[in-house]
Amino acid sequence: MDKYNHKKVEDNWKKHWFDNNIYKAVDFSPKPKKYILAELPYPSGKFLHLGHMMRYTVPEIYSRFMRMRGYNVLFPMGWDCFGLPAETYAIKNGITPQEAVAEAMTNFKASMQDMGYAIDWAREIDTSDPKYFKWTQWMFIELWKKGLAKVKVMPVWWCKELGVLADEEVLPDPDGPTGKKAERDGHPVEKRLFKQWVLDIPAYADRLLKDLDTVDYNEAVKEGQRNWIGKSEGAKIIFRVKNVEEKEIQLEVFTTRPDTIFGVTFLAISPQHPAVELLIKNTKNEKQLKDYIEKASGLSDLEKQKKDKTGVEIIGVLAENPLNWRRVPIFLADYILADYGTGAIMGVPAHDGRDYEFATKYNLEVVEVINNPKNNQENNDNADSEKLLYEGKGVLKNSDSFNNMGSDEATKAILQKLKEIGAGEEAVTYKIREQIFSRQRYWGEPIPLIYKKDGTIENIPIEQLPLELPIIKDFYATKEGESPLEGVGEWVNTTDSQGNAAKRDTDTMPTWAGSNWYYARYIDPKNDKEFANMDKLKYWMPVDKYFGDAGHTTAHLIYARFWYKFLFDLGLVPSSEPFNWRMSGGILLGADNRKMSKSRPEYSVDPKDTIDNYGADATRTFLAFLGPYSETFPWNENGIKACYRLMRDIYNLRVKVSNDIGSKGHAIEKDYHKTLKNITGMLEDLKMNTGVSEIMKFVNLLKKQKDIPQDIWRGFIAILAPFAPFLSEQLWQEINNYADWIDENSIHLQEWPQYIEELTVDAMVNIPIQINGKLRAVIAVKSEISEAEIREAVILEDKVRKYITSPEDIKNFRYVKGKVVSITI
RNA sequence: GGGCGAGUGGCGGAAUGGUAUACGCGACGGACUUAAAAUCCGUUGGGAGUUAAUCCCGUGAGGGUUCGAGUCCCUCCUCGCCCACCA
Repeated sequence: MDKYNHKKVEDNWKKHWFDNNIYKAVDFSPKPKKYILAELPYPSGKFLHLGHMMRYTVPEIYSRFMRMRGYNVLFPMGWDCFGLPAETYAIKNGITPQEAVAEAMTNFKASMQDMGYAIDWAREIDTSDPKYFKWTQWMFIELWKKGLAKVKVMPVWWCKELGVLADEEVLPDPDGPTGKKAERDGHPVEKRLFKQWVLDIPAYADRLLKDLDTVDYNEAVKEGQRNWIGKSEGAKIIFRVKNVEEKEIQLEVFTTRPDTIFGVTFLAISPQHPAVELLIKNTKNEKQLKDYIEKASGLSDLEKQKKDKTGVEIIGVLAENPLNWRRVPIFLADYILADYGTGAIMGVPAHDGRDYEFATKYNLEVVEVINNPKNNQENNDNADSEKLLYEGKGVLKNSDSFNNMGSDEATKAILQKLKEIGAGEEAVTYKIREQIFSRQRYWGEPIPLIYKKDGTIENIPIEQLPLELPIIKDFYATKEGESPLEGVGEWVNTTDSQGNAAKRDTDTMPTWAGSNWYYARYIDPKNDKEFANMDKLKYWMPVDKYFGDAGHTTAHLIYARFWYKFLFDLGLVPSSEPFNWRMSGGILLGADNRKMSKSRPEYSVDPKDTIDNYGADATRTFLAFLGPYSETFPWNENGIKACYRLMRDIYNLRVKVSNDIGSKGHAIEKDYHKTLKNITGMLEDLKMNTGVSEIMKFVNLLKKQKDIPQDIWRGFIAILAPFAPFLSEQLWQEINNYADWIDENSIHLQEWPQYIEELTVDAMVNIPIQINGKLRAVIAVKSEISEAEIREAVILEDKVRKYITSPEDIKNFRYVKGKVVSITI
């Protein structure tokens, strides 16, 4: 008998599968469609590590299962090539980004084929391919035309040596001069203002929030998105100010608690607030204020967080509370965010923790306007600081005509009053920000706009797309913070639509530009007339199951939804949501118990090693067996050895398969149908880990048999197929004695076997007997037994008689059919 | 500080409110071997009891609902992830 040789088994079949593309998805097939999507990797680094493979294996097993169940399955794969990871990798290795991604794509694809992934490679995409990013650029132009892509001056990370840096290139550096350093070479990094393209995602905030109700994401993902969008309802309230030159200035604040307006004892505004310049002019401490603004602009967000709140009073101006005309001081304060709400707040120290902290520091008055229920019962003669702060709702006091109202009632009444006097109204604000959409970098989609002599902007004509990157040797970020493209004169200098000299925009798009819509391109990847044909989109979209990184729950998933909604508004896609269902995958930890990562290759397992040593089937089965998809697991080589033994044992079972087709009455007939039923349910529920254990159990049973009926063996091979595609193909071809390869004969194009329901239930069942909640006996009875019959049987049971001397002892007898007998005595 | 999730053997984990610890790893004992590895067989939550029958305890802690709770509810503790001066 020949021994299981995983190499021999696995080298044989993948050539046939991929040369003939047996896993192809058929447009407009009459079968029901199933679009199963796993996030595309970005090809940087030498290999996809086992952590990636864990992310893909469960979706892939599911895709095979659905194919065998008669669905027309689309399970595509592609490469998110543009962006920083590839550029960094190229710099480190002294090659160009183009070379870096080409090398990585080749390796990654080979790796996935080695794993046997059932991917329709005819639909492979590469976001850095001009044929692809032509459409990314085209969509950007549409966004720009609709005013959703616009130029803004924004603070970005900047370093004297390296120029503009992305968030992920910047590390904390508590001892350094700026508190931040570049990941590369450790140069100090600070924030500088630069012109940036931004996407107006907040314009879609409300729809992004509401439409969460129409999709099937798990609650954690939805909550993550809701928090990210961060809708707050409250009011905008206008405070009047006269500056030292007696000009009237209005300061608008945002608050979620209009009911506390009588407790305002100061106003605080962001140092970046647009009215600041006017406000501080000719004030007594103008110089001090200007110094403060200068200092605050240099702070990183992290530093702002750690530091105590600071502020400087604008001496000489006061703000007037519109309801009680009380005049309060105005502070510049760095704890006020310029780009949230109105960039200004009303300070209510009695009822807001941050305001309280600030007021304490600067000796500002604390006026209580909401009764603190905790203080009610006590005589608060020793009014210590803790008791002064109360952030909950309650009954108003010290609030003129609004006294004794509850917070909710008072909010309504106060808003009504503010509206009457024209000093405020309801307002909604969101945490979600405009997203910076440009990078002063080489390796990205060029922004397809040009600047005319007169300073206006126009897009390059659609027929001239794609606008490709010039091939240059020196693609490093520049020290001045300009894009490396700035120096490529022959590329930058162009002509506008009237034939006048003009300059190209030299920014490129961020890493995540291409991944906003890639799932739509898989549907029609070769189309050069449009990004995807509407009829095909109608057939395939939306995505039925979307698997990806837990870290993408907010950013990527929101951006993609925004982008798709925009396409929907243009009438170019058939639905307003791209993904019907989403599950986030867990993490595989390396030998150092930290996440496997490209940046730490020494702790990341190359699947090539496990495929060489144990085979792709064992590797796949191991990854599926680890546990639930969304959990985190440590790498353990013994686990994969166990899966190798499983494959070997299955292979060795071949010799027991009898020539008899029929399994009727065979000892394992019922076990087979039960196993099949269990695994079918588990695969539907994506519980691949228990699916593998069902296979293990059944194999343990088969090993004990003298012979295995051929129909059960055939069914078992089909059950095995999604998990171990190579071995199952081998066994299937063998049992059928196929001489030559024919696509239709592949196990992977066979139907999923049917179980017979009657054979999954046993004639006899073991029923546990609980007496007063404690398990006292187990009896075997006919599964169809009646309550009266089982009562009789239970009373006769010796172990029960130990506790019950006569039937009268039984106060309550309960039989839950097929489950349990529960007796109360 | 906010949000979400999770706490079950030595370890990864299993369990529509119904026999807790399936399946796998590890460990221990045995077989084979000159020996080791590999392989095979057996044992494996804790305690009492004779290695038996049997009994007690046991799913982070404490309460509750229920005939019955790992599972549902309340309070608390711990850990993980995400967000974080968001007014």
